Amino acid sequence: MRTDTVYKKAFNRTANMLRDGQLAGELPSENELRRRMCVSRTTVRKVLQELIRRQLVTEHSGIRAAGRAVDDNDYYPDAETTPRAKHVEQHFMEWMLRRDTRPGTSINELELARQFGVATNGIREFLIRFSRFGLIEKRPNTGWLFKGFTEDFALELFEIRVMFELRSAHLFSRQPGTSPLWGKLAALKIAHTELLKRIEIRYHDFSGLDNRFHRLINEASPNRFIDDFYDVITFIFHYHYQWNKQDEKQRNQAAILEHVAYIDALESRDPERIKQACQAHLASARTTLMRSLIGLDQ
Amino acid sequence: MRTDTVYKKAFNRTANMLRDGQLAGELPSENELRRRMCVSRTTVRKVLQELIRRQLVTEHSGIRAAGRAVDDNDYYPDAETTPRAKHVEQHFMEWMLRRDTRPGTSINELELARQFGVATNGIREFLIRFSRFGLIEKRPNTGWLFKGFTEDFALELFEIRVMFELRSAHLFSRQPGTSPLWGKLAALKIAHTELLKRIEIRYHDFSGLDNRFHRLINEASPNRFIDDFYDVITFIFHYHYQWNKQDEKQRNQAAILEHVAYIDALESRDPERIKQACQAHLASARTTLMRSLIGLDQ
DNA sequence: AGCATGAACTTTATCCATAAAAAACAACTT
DNA sequence: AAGTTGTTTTTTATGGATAAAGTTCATGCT
Repeated sequence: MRTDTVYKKAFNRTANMLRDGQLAGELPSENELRRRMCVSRTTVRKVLQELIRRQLVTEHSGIRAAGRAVDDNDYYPDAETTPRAKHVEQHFMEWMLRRDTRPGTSINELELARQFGVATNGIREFLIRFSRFGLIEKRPNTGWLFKGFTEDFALELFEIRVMFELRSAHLFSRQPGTSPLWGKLAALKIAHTELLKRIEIRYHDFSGLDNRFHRLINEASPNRFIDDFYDVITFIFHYHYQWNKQDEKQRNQAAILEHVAYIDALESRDPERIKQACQAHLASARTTLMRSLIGLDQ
Repeated sequence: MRTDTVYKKAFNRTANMLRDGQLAGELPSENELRRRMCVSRTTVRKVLQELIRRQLVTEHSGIRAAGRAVDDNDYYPDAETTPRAKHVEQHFMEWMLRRDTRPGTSINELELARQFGVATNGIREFLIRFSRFGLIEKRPNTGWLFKGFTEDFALELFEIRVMFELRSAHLFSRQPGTSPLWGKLAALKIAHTELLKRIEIRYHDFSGLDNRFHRLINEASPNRFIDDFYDVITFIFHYHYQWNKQDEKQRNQAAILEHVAYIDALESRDPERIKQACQAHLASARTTLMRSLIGLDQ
């Protein structure tokens, strides 16, 4: 049966809004709520119905208003708000990066399905989606081959990344001075220096900033294939570093400094300087990844 | 139910071998046949059983040999030898390129399933696989958006293609003279000039040659992401030109000449000359595609 | 006319079932 | 011991069913 994670997530969000007082007085119309939560009206109605049943919302002659205070255990647990497909993703990435899954291992849809507690269909869809990451390969009628999260993989990934990033940085720097992206870049630079001040405790925030920065660079000259490739990178890094936290603070601190130098270079519009800064940053990112790969490898 | 296309294709192939006299005398063992046909022994046995039933093969005391002559209508029809997934692909590509499918159209899994006569599952798997081509986009819980086979698409595709090809051509030219790829390149050049002589009738053969040529260039410095991207190109071109045959002979003739110039440039190892030849060729490929796109667009 | 709610309908996400194909096991032959 | 064939088990490809979520239609209220 389809999971009701959309409903549960919407419910939790609405409960949050009630608690924050964002929904004081008469509640907005179903359509208005629908728009705010990005779900269908059907789901909004289901949420409202349950809120009323639990007296979190009252309804008198068609007028709805906040009811009793929201309690911590009114919320659905987080696990129930993620769709199956996402669970499969998480399980699989853990299976791949955490366990001793060696290059050359063959992947068995049925076995994974049993292990993750989902239907084979879900596994298969995930694997198809995942195959564009270049880590697995399908052999028809037979199964999938895990090619390994290896040094080769990292090298090939970074070769493309450098190519794309140099191209995008170059095009970024040649935008007219009137482009709004310059403003965004300046803002990002400030965010970087702010984070640097609080690095001791906030170093986790870097990955969000990293993402915003590299996506901003691409924004000046959009290309869907480059964007897609950046999705690959984001995905890989997300999971890889989630389970690989050595030196995180130090790594991020260094990366912030590199970003700042890179931003300065962009603002200078000097092609050679941009190239240097960009390459320096990516080279260090690559070294970091490679080092942690070797740790993974024994 | 799963289709038995693997069996039927294997059957047809075996029938062909019988007809060609490749299986004269005592038939090879099941294992040997298995290896030659790249299917499992289970399938081989099924084929043999049917061949015997139809007396195309005789069996006396465990010895199998060719039986009566193979007739044209011993073969299974071609349509029955392609798996469902492939049918879906063909139908979808036709739907996309042939019909007046406009950018922004939303794609309905259920409707396509009905239209193509398959289960929704198959459609969904195809769409997931196809999504890496950058022509469709998934919106969760809602459906897929067709972004259109547009001019933008072609431009973005070619921007990447040029980047990759320049990189690969450059690295190819810097291989040691002892690399076996130089020999392959020379052979390909001959194949090109041969084809040119027979261009009047054999111009269809160009696409195979084109593929071999560009894949050879990539072989000198393998990168899975570049290979994958070349798969995208191959796929797109395959279907696009399958339905768009204006000027095919002329186009291919021009492309052969460009290839030869490109090969000469590679053999000269002169970076600047390589760059020129490569760019010239890709520019003309792009123009061709763009022109046919405009035809498609009204 | 435009927006709100109610109800009906359609589509997606998900599970389950099963024949075809592959793989593993067993027994036999040379 | 290595290669055959026969048999059994496992896995993949594909169809089908259904609750959840999205969308459309109908009705009523300013």
